[in-house]
Amino acid sequence: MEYFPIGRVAELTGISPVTLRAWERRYGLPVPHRTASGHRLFSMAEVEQLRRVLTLMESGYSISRAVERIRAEEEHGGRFDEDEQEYKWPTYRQRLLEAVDNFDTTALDSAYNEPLTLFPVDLVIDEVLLPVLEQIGSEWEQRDDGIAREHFFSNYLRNKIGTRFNHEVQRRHGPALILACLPGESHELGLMLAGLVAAARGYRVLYLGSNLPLSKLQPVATRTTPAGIALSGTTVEWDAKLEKDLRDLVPSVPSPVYVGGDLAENYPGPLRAVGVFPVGRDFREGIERIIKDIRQRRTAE
Amino acid sequence: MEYFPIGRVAELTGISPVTLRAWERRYGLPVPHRTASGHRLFSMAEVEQLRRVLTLMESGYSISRAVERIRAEEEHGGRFDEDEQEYKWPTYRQRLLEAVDNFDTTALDSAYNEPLTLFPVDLVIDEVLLPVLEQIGSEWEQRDDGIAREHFFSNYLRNKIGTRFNHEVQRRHGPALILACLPGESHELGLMLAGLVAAARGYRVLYLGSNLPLSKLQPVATRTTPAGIALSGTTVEWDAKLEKDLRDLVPSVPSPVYVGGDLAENYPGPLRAVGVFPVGRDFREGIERIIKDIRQRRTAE
DNA sequence: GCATTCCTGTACACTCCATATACAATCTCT
DNA sequence: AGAGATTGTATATGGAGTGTACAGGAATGC
Repeated sequence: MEYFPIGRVAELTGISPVTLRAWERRYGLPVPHRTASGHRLFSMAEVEQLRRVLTLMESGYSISRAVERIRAEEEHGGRFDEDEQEYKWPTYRQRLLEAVDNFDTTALDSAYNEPLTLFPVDLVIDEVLLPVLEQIGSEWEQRDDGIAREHFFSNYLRNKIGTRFNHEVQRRHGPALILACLPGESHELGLMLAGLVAAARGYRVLYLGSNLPLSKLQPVATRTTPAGIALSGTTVEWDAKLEKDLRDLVPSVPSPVYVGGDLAENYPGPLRAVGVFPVGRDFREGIERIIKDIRQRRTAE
Repeated sequence: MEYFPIGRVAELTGISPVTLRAWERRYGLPVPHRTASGHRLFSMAEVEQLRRVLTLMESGYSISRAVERIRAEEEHGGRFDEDEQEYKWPTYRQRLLEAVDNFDTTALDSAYNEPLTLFPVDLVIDEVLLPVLEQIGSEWEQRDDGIAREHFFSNYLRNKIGTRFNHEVQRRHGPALILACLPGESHELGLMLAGLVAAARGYRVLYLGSNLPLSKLQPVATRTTPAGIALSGTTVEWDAKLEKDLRDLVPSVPSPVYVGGDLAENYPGPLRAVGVFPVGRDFREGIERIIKDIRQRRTAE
């Protein structure tokens, strides 16, 4: 079992040692072991716990309330031991896959809900939903029902995520963010997830989905003057048409244009050349980078 | 359960903390919980209530009136004067359209929610949502932001309907019904609404959405042996490819194939010729006909 | 051995929130 | 039009929440 001194934990979490001590004193949140001489030794689990606090705080919780919430989760039997966790994820994935194989919505529903009652959404998305989606996506041409499986699952997920979307509180103020798929892109899930994160961070998300010609973004952007325009492309390829469309788009809108997904991963150079910011493949990383960039522009002004 | 401190509520609603406190003092409208130290903690329901106040105020009510009104609504179960109703539908439609024009999700949300708190979904769908959708759809080429408007609204609606979809209990038993768009069709809303009705009638809905090649339906149908396969087409045109695809599909699956939407309205003859049942343009009428037909087949067996 | 890291405890700064009262602008009603 | 109610906001004062700084001392590690 690994232990970390307070300074290392500070590095790992970005929380200063002083603050960590204050938290322990005031909220007793992580009460780490001590050496015989009194130095704190944090376990990995405690670091995870701190990370969880951070994500809660990102989504608007104050520390005290975040601590309360974590306490409640522990109470509710929700928190996890490290080793149990590792063992469970494949099981969840397996059950999801089976449900999809049988096109069984009921089974799908319970396989989806169970991990969510135990773990926070972010974790479930990363450990269960995305891997399954990826696997199903990768098998789509090897099986005769591949495409149907993929449609079935992604429509299901889309509804589920849409529900969360509605639940995410709408803000009247706060910067707007336009989200849309690149033309020809039909995989919306990453984009929706990114939207979810952005909404949780206080952005007014303006979700336009797929099949919107890029030229049509201009009127929307001039009317709403968003803080950014985020486009997603995973199956689309870089070609002359796309290049021209983007090159036309950038100067016509008053906001920076970001592109995420495989396209951003594979063609960062050409994207930059037309004035677009590539932000990587992963939706979470992508949206983080966008938020950071927007924040920088803000302060730069 | 989630709670928000007063500052956050101010952000969420656009009402200043001072005013919020004044309202509580003067009208006792939201009387939020308090922490041990006396800080207010607003529940989500209270935030909703505040939003309702805002929408009332937007339509001319003063606060005191708005509060009275909300009190009255709570009193007798949110009922309305019957005669006001007729007059209200255009107003709701108008407000929805305005919200879409401004790409204002918050306004959209209140314009969407308000009629739903007063009238049953079916009515709201028929009187408000579909007319607005139709109007936006019909204007898509006359305005430069037409397509964007349409995307914005239909993605919003899709999430909302998706939520209801999830809510509709999934049944393990009961006949299955496969729903999908015809190839090239990207308008899913009618199909989703049809799915909603079918689910409410006890069908196990297997929703596959758009962009599924018809040939890929065969493996799904043989695995699940649904009571019917319902396809939707509103913008697609009848052509040789579609004719061939359908002609191939019908004998390959163990279930009757139905087609709804404009395509069914405009080409009932050719559809019948390839063994498909056209069920009309309107989603509600369509799903009724499908259910009726399935029932007849059942009893015929 | 000496720089670094960590310990405890107290204090401070800055923000957010609470109550209470006052005030000015607007509405309402006679 | 003018009295009175309505309503958003301003001010004053104090407490709560939270990050950080500082002092004096001990442990750690090369």
